[in-house]
This record gives sequence, C-alpha cells and structure tokens, in this order.
Amino acid sequence: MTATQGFTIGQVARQAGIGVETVRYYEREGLLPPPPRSASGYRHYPADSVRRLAFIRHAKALGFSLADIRELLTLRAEPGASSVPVRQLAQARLTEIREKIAALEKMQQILGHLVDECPGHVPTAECPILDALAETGDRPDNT
Amino acid sequence: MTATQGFTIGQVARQAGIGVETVRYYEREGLLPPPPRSASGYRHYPADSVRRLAFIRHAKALGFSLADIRELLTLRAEPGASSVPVRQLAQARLTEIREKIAALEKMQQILGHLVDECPGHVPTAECPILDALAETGDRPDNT
DNA sequence: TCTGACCCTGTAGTAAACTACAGGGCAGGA
DNA sequence: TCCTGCCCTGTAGTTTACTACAGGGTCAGA
Repeated sequence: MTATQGFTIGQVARQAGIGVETVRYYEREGLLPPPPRSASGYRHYPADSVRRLAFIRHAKALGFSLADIRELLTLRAEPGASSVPVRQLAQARLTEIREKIAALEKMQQILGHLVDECPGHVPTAECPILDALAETGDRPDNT
Repeated sequence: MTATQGFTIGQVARQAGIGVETVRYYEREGLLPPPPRSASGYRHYPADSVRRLAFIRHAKALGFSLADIRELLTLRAEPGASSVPVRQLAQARLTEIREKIAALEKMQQILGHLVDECPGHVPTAECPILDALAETGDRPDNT
C-alpha cells in the first residue's frame, strides 16, 4: 500500500534498457541516488531516475567512464552551491568533449580513407588497410 | 659477435612504445608469434615483430580490440584471401566513430549552451543537459 | 490460498587488457 | 671476479563495468 508513486527497479531497468543488477550497481557507485523504499524495502523510483539512467546510457555510449558520468551528473545536482566550481567543471568537461571529438575525427579520417582505398574484392595483399596499419608513421604514444 | 639476429624483448618493447610485460602478454594471447630463443632462453625478435607490434598499436589507437586485431593479423597472414572481412571490420569501426562524433557534437552544444546560459544560481530544473541527453537517442542496445 | 514473478542483501565471478611481483638466471663492462 | 641491469617463468593483482548466484521475503492474480 502506501504511495504507489514511482517505478519498481524492474520497471526503470526495462525503461532504461539496462539490467536490474546494473541499476543497483549504479546506486552503489553513486550514479543513481538511493530512492525511497516501501515498507517492505522495495525501491520506488521517480520518473526522474529513468531519465538519469538514460543519460548514463547515452554518456557511456559516447565513451565516458562512469567516473566521468558521475561528474557530469553533478552539473545538475548541485543547486544552491557556489556556481563557480560547477561552471568550471562544465568547462572542463566541454574541453574534454572537444578533445574527444578531435581525436575521433582524426581516426575517422584515417579509417575512412583506408576504407575508400580498399576495393573489398581484392586479395588482402592489395588491401591498403593492412599496409597502413603496419606502417610506422609516427612515434609511440596515444590513448 | 654478430648479434645481428634480432632484438631483445626490451629493445622491441622500446621500439614499439609498449612495456616488456605487454609484449609477453601479446605473445601469450597469440598476437605475437613466439620468437626464437637463445641458448639461455632469451627471446630474439626479428625486425618483423617490431612491425607487428606497431600494427597492433596503430590498430588499437583506431579503436580495434585485441580480438579484432588478432583477426586482422590472421587475415593479413593469408595474402590470397579476400579483403572483404578486413574492409567490413574497418567499416564497422568507422560507422561507430561517426556516430560517436555526432553524439558528442550534440553534447558539446548542450554543454556549451549550459556554460553560457547558466550563471549558476538558476534552479537546476532549468539546466537542460540531462533532459537533452536523455532524449538523445534510440532504443536500448549495445555497449 | 497458492503460485510464480518480482524484490531484497551480500558475495563472488567474468571479461579485457594489462601490470606487478617473486625468485631465479645470464651478460658484459670496470 | 663482481656488479648491475636485463631476461626468464609463473602467478597474482588491478581497473572498469558489469553479471550471476544464493538464500530468502513480497505481491498480485487465479
């Protein structure tokens, strides 16, 4: 009984497209705030949690680690606190995103070029993708 | 002595820009063929191994997993085989990269907007990053 | 009331890709 | 000769992000 407000963990999990265990894991990891419980101990999630989980899923698909995402989430979570650190954090994330985009664009260019060059129906000996990967065109270092 | 035959593991590692332990790890994982040994058991790598390690490093930098790379390497080993799978692998990576770039650009826009428009004391409900990213997308799926 | 799906906690296992010893052997210069 | 630095094997630990039980309680429909 009581307020039938909110979703069960299974419901939010389904809506967010992740597993129930994963939802609990995110809670343990501080990505999802512990929701209110029913008298019998069941979690009851507000609709906001579904959005938060979707956010996590999307951010993960973009290559952010859970630690990154935790930080991103604080951008909306700190209401009255000083705006300066929040703003700084946002700036830092923004820079990180721009760097990520730049790195991916570089990869895209290289790979795209290679795919264009390789006809696809030739023997591997004539496929420049493999040659290109073998070339030592630069020095050690990277992500 | 005309040591001319090959590099030590430390030498290949340095040349490839990776650690000695990583080289042995790649050998265990079947990415690098076991090199000949000296009488005392030291590995002696041919120059080809350096190129192979460079191949691995480059492919990794482009987002290929070690499993992908193992496949690429076996494909490369058969010069008469069709390059179709190679191309497909590269194409798949490319598609992934393009999608990531698109999503990151969206995120960049949202975050940039947030930094510009949220002076800090605005209620968090008015900071739309979470909503915007929560909608960014599609159905549940993959990684 | 019963049944089966769902929820709880807590612990442990998995996968990828390393990374770090421990305990010993060799090589080459002072 | 000795010392230092590199090499060997084998095992175990690390990080990230889950995923899988075990053992038990709860809820809603037939």
